[in-house]
Amino acid sequence: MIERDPNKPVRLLLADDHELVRAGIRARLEGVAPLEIVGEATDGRQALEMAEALQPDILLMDISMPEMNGLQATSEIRRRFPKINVLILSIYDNPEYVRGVMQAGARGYLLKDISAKEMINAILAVANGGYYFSSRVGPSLMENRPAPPPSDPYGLTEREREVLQGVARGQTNKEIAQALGISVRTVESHRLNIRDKAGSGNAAHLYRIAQELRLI
Amino acid sequence: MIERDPNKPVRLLLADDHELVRAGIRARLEGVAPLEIVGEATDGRQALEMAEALQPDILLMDISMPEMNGLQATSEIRRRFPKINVLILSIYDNPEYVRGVMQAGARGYLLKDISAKEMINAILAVANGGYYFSSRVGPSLMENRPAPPPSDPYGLTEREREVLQGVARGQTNKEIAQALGISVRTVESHRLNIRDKAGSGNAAHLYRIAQELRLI
DNA sequence: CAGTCTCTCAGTAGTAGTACGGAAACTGCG
DNA sequence: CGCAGTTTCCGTACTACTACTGAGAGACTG
Repeated sequence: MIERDPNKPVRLLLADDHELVRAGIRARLEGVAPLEIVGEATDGRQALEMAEALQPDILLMDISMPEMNGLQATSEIRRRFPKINVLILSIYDNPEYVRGVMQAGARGYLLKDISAKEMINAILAVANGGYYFSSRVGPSLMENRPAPPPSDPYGLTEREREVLQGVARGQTNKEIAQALGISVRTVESHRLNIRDKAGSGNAAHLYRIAQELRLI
Repeated sequence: MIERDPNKPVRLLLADDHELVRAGIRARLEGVAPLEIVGEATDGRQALEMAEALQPDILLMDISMPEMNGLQATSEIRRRFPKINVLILSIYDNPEYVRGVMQAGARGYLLKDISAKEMINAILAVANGGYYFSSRVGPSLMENRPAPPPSDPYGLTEREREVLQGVARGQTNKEIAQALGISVRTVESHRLNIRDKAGSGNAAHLYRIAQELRLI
């Protein structure tokens, strides 16, 4: 269990690019429960920066945001600040979204049409170490996931996939370059492009993507 | 959303074959929150009968019970009385159990070592239409595989596994060091030791090993 | 045929990890 | 108690990768 001091309020960071939504959340939460909204971010990158600076207990975040989307931001947060629990707030209930953010490490998924009471409940639930899902998204978690769509959600090019495959096999850039008959610099370029497209690009993440794309 | 009258307490039916456990739950819940324990069942069949007679909001149920186990009871409840939400209370956190009861239609899964606060939180969360999972069972939901044995053919030590886990998550040595509260040099040492034990040690290989050992 | 995309390559600078080396503190065991 | 293993830490030298920039060749497109 994650332990928290029950006397201290839950420190909450909001991340949503719509001021109206943030205002709505503030209105619902302020003064109602042992919650403190310590900051508000308007895009993914800012959410990351503010999370680092403020170290909130919970990051209540939208998925679709400029600069860096909620999915990428969630991965990054979980990697760099595992103590911060991410609670996703979205208008979409389709299973791909839900599974995506949950695999990225989110601790819950709320739909924006929920009541104030449910929102508070969810935040407290997650702050106390649990996982929370709104009613309509629950079934997404239980779905059989045979779904092997050989789709490419990242829009990688042919060459980029070849490079990614090499990385996932554990080859160094030099080895990949030799295998493909190109220079190391070119491999580096491809790799950086992959990173731009896929969000973050450490070897572990790339390996996971390669698995997703069934390159390995 | 499932709407409830917020003024009325949540009507709760307990089902567990151990009197001690039921007593513990009563002690934790009574008078503490807007909850009313309307009945107690000691096996699965009785749980079903009492659910029909009492029509509780929530059925808080153990998995292993005589007569009819919690899994069967859950399916039956969901089929016959869809309004009754089943919240599983178990000592087991293995993914098969979790997936099993969730596919049977449960709305949440609690481990028995949780705090009173978390239990109340979970009950309210489910009563308000959400899904709730204790911290340790959350990851089970995201899992895919049937779960082979988590053997360790490499003879890694505890600490080495922790480091490996960090690497597989994509953390840098510095981040791992901070997370574990040790110096970067120590992480490097562990990493080199892992590579000695595991054969070769590029990131892709380490990631694969981490998957084998179910550290990820 | 101008614009965009992909693939190719390079410079420069900084960061991260590898590959040796050594060593001190602690645990548990025979 | 001494020995083995684990965990911790450091120095030094080297290699690999990242981050940013710019740029030329070929293909495809409106």
